[in-house]
Amino acid sequence: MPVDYDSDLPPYLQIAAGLRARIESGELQPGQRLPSISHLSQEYGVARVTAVKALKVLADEGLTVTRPGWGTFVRRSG
Amino acid sequence: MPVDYDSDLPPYLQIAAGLRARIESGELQPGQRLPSISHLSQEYGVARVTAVKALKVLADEGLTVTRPGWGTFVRRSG
DNA sequence: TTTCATTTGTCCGTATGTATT
DNA sequence: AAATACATACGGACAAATGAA
Repeated sequence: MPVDYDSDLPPYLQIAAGLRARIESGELQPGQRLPSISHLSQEYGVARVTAVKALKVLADEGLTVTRPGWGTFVRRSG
Repeated sequence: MPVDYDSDLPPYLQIAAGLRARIESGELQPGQRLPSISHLSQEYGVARVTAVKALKVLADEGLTVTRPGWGTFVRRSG
């Protein structure tokens, strides 16, 4: 599902919201890896840095944990 | 010769330009192997991915042919 | 056959500078 | 001035291909 450029939400917040919903719904389980930055940027048709920002939002919220060289994971016991 | 960070050209294009000049001058002959990615990154003092990009520029131009596990070579009959 | 070093190719998170709005 | 997006670059890590021992 591509981003909606008519929306008030900037793309990186739309992507973050979509991922947050998948985590809170249980589709993405604790410990499970989120889609990679490259995957997200291709899937949503946005630049790499935009996907990076989206993941950073979730990390700042404490929903995810990122490990350099490994990926971004749904936080356990969060 | 390290890259010039004051130049308008980004490092990966500087490296590509240097290699292109060596090919067109005949210093690097058709069929001859170019310096490896690791060699270039050390010689120019840049990251690996930067050397990869430089070599990709030449390959996209049709000047070189890359073969995984073997190296990058000046294209014959190019 | 297995092991090892080398090489290309790719990916991760991160940072900086710049252009656009 | 500020927010957003993109290009470029960094170090580190891993996979796959190749050839030699």
